[in-house]
Amino acid sequence: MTTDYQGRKRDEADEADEENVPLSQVSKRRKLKNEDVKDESESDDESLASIFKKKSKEKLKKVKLEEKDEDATADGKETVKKVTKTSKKVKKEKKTVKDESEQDQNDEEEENGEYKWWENENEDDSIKWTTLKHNGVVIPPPYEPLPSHIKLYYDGKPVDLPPEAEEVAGFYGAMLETDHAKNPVFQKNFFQDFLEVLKTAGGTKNGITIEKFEKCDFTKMFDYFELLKEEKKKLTSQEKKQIRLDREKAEEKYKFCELDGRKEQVGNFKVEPPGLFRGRGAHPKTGKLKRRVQPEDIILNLDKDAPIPEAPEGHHWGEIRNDNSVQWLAMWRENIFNSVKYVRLAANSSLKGQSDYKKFEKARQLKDHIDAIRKDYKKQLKSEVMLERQKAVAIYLIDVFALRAGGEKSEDEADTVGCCSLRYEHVTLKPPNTVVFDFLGKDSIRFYQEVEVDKKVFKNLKIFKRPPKQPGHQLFDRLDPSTLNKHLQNYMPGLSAKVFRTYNASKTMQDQLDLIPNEGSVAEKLLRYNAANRTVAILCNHQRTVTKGHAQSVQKANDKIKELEWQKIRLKKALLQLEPERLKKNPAYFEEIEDMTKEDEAEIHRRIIEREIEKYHKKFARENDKRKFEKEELLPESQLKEWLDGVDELKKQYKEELKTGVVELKPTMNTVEKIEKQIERLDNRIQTNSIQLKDKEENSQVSLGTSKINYIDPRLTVVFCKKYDVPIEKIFTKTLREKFKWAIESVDENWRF
DNA sequence: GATTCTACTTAGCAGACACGAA
DNA sequence: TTCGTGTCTGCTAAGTAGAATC
Repeated sequence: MTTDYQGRKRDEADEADEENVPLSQVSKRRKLKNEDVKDESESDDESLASIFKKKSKEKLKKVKLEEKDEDATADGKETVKKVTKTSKKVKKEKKTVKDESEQDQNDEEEENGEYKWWENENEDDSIKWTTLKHNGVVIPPPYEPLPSHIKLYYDGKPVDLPPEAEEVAGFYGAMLETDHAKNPVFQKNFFQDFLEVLKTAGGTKNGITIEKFEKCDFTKMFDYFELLKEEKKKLTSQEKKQIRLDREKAEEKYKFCELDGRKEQVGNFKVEPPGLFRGRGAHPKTGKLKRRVQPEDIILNLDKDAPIPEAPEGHHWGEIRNDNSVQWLAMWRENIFNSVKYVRLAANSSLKGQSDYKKFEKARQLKDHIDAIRKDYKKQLKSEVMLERQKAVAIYLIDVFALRAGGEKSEDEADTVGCCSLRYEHVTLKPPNTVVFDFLGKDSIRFYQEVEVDKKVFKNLKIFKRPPKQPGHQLFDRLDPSTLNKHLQNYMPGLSAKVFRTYNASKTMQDQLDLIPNEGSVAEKLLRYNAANRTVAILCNHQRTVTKGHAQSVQKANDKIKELEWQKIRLKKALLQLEPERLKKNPAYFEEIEDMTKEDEAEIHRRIIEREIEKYHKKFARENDKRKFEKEELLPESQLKEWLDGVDELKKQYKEELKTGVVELKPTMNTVEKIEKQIERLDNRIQTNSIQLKDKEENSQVSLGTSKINYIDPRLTVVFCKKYDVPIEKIFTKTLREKFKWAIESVDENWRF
């Protein structure tokens, strides 16, 4: 019976099975246990709840009810609506006017041009702003039809498409050479939507009926888009700069908004242009048409006294809202999932900064509870109630392997899972206690790990997999993120599964940074910082696709280092030629001369010669291209020959050197001092290149950015830089320095996570 | 209590950009 | 100045979480 393992009966059966106890006894015992657990959690709840209530009271003391609830003025075109939903009403009741002292401080900061929100406590975030003014959003330009000779071909014949359909065909044509366009699901979804658009637009204009995708030829369109790209590349830097300046000028007014009287940056002020949906992994809807968003689809959110931005000519906004309980400036609904897209503030804004700060503080708060939580889940691994065991195992997996919560997903999304949605086939058990996790997580990134787990966890997983369960069945059949999070709230207000990821990431980073000795060059310290960062990224399973030319570029970097070493050895040989007695004085210094074999040396010679030949061929071609363009006399072939003869000379010299071991340096390299200085320079270059190569190899599949941006408390990095004398610019880019300004300006070197 | 909706964070990809070597 | 390469940023997909609704 399937319900056997989903219903209450199964708990008892499991228990009886596991511990050889008669069912009736188990029932009684569990009842007793349940009551015990209930008592405990209730008392916990009460104490935590009272603390939380007290805190909330303090937080809300500033809140002042807004009495006015006027309708915003409708200006003819705009449909201005009141926020009518109950939730919004409740939120509206909390609308505040910030207290005067805070306002004064804002005024002062405004004069300095800076608002340091982290210098004053503001724990209440139910009200996001008092005033909000902005200029709306940037709507993508209307479609411009292709030149008349660029067409889709069907069964070898050019097709006259109406512009609406041509635009959709063009979306596909532009990405003809991408992996997406080669995906059959993508093709099917695209083609279906394309035919529908074509039908609505009245069909082709030259009587051709399009029925089969296979008969469509998009290459002319593809070539045209490639040509446009090429032309864009060919523009002079001055022209490119001008285009950029024009664009920036046009976007300037949308880039900033006025939030509580302060100028703050808006994030994604551009409405997403139409295109084909690029779902990740095996997404059933990939390739579907993302339709053009019209101003009528867009809801703007501003304060009720703010001027309403003008809608594009002939259009009007869908709605104007005045909801100060949310951060968004504009929103619309997309057509593929009917989900909402928002225009929000930029990462460097005060609101985002405060959310970020709170996130890390919450994770830090977990420090005070983690021991109790761990103790509890270890205990509950033996619970007699199946749900409790599932909770315990889930928290264990989330805590130890940094799994995500794993919410339920619908049929029309990619089949990816997290902890609560793990299925039978995602976990393989190898006695005595090894578990192989193999599943696709967020963004269809594979999570593959073969690990040893706690013996009780192993035993429980075995129970969770017991027949009649089979592939396709949920491992945690009684658990979902909501139940799990409710349980976690008992330990700490606001605790949810995702806080564990932040906590463990930052804790790991702190521990790793503590291991770094404060010595060596900045490059070495950076390498160690990156290694610590990489530990966190691996913990969080942050991956990236290896770039196309990676293997080749590693080879090249290795060759480069080998060549530098050869140069150094050559200089050392020359040194001995000038002063042979140095060998006796300092034999260790010259030891490495013996490390390079004749074969290695010959290989390096070959590479250098090859490169030189190529260089002169290129130089000759480039020079003549230029002369041709300027209508000057071309260089004669003899010039190329002359250059290549020089290379030939070098080749002979190397050959001789290899034979005799006698080095012939440039005439300028004629003193011991000069040679020694050059050796030192080479040593530095070799060291730098080696460090960079090591970093490059180790980072090829791991994405460090995601954990740096979202999981590692930025204050850890700030402290590291201060303590180890590493410029913060080496770790945080300009954008990150702006995002983490609160961290950079608020900690000293004694701060700990 | 289950489901849906809303609002937010987290994530990898790809094109733009910057920078060093030749 | 050009070219190649690596880094940065913008974009938007894909999650989480909690409130609202059924």
